[in-house]
Amino acid sequence: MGAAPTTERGRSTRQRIVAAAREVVAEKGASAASLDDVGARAPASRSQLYHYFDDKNDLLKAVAEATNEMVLGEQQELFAGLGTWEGLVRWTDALVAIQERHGGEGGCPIANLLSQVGEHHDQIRVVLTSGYDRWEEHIRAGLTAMIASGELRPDTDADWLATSTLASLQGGLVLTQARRDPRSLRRALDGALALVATYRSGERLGDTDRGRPPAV
Amino acid sequence: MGAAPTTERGRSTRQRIVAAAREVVAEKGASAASLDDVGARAPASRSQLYHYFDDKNDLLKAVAEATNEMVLGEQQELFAGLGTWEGLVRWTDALVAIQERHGGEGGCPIANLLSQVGEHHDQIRVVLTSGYDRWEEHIRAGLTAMIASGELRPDTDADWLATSTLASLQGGLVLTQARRDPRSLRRALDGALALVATYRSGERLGDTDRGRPPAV
DNA sequence: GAAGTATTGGACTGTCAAGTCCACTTGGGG
DNA sequence: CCCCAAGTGGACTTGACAGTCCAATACTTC
Repeated sequence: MGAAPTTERGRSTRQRIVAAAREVVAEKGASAASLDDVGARAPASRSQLYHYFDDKNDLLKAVAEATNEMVLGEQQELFAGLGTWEGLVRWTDALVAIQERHGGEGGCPIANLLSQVGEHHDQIRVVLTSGYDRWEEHIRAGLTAMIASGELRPDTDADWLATSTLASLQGGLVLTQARRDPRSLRRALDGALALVATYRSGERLGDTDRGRPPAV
Repeated sequence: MGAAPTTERGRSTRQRIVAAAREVVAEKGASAASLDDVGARAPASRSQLYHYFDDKNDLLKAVAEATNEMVLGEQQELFAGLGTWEGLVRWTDALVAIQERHGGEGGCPIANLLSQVGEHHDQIRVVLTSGYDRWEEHIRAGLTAMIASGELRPDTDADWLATSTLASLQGGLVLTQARRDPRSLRRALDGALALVATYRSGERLGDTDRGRPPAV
C-alpha cells in the first residue's frame, strides 16, 4: 500500500489513477498495460503512481477492487429485483443485453483479472474472490426471498442454486467471449432459469413455464 | 507459421518446443513466459524457436492448439460414456476429482489462454473457440444418444443442454479457481445434472433422482 | 508569511525479453 | 569422400518497461 491521500486533491488524483488503470487493463490486459499508459490516461506522472502505490501489483490490487465495484455496481438495481421470478428473468435479460452491446467481446472483467494476475498473486485473487462472493450472495438473497414469499418451494436449496446460477453466468460469459456470440450466454442463463423454475411452487414437469423457450 | 520440419529430428524438436511452451505458459501465464524459459525447458536454442515459429504469437497459437488437445484428450474415455446418465455423472465426478488433485488451482487452461491472449489475438481466439466447439459437440452427442435410447424424452433440446452444461462446467471452474475450492465446480455440475435430469423419461418433479444430492 | 507537509514533474537507470545474425554441425545422397 | 540442405548454438542489438531520485510546487497551520 502506498501513501493514503490525506487531502481532497490527493484523493482525486489517486482515484483518477485507479480509474485510468482499470480502463487500460480492461483494454490491453494486465501485463500489456504499462505504467506509462496509465499515467498518460489519468493523467498523472510517474512519481504520483509510486506515491500512492508500492508497485504495479499494488496498483493492480486497487484495479481489482475497482473492477468489483464496477461490475456489481452496474447490476445494483437489478439485484434489488431478484426476489421475484420476473426480476430474475429481467436480470438475465440485462446481462445478455450488455454482451450484445459489446458484440460478445470482453467477457467478465473479474474473470479476466483472475486468469491474468489472480492465479499468481494471492492478494489479488482474494479480492476477486470477494467480488464473486458478493455477487453470489445477491443471488442467494433473491432466491431466499422467493422461498420466503412462497414463490419457490420451501425445500429449495438457495445456496446451491446461487452458486450454480453464478457459474452458469460466468461460463456463459466465457463461451460468449470465445465465440463473440451472446447466444451462448443466453443459453447458459436459460439453463439456470430452467433449473430454478423446477422449484417454483405448483410447477409440474412437462407444463413448466421456464420463463422463455431456449432462445437458440 | 515458421518452417515446417521435414526430418524426424526437426519434428521432434518442434514438438519439444511446443510441449515446453505449453507447460511454461500454464505455469507462469502467457506474458510472463519468456522464450528463454521455453528454450531452457525444451531444451532448444533461440534460433530453433525462430526457425519453427515466426514470433511469440505464432508459438502461442501452437500452444493453444496443444492445449485443446491436452484438455480434450484427458477426457477422451469419459466422452465415450456420455451416452448414458451414469456416464454423464462419471464425467462430472472425474472433472471434480481433477480439480481436487490440483487444490482448485489453475482453472481451465483454455479459458486462461482466452483471457490472456485470445481476447486480443483473433487467430488464437479462433483456435480456442474450436476447442470449446469440440467439447460442446461431445456433450451434445452424448445427450443425443440418450434421447435416441429413450433415456431422455424426445422433446429434449440437446443443443441447448450441451451449451448450458459446458457453461456450468466453465463457470464452475472459474469459481473454483477463484476460491481454490472444488466444491464450487461440484455445485455447478450438480446444477447441470439436475437440469438434464428434468428431461429423463418417466421423471416427475418432486421424486426426481438428480443423481446425487447437492454435495455442499 | 513562514515553516512544514502533501503532492507533483519528469529525467534517469537497470533489467529483461523479443527478435536478428551468422557461424557451425549433422546426416543423407551422389 | 564431398556436397548441400536441414537443423542448431548462442552472442548481439534494440526497445520497452518497472522502479528510483530529487527538485519543484501547492496547500495547511499557526
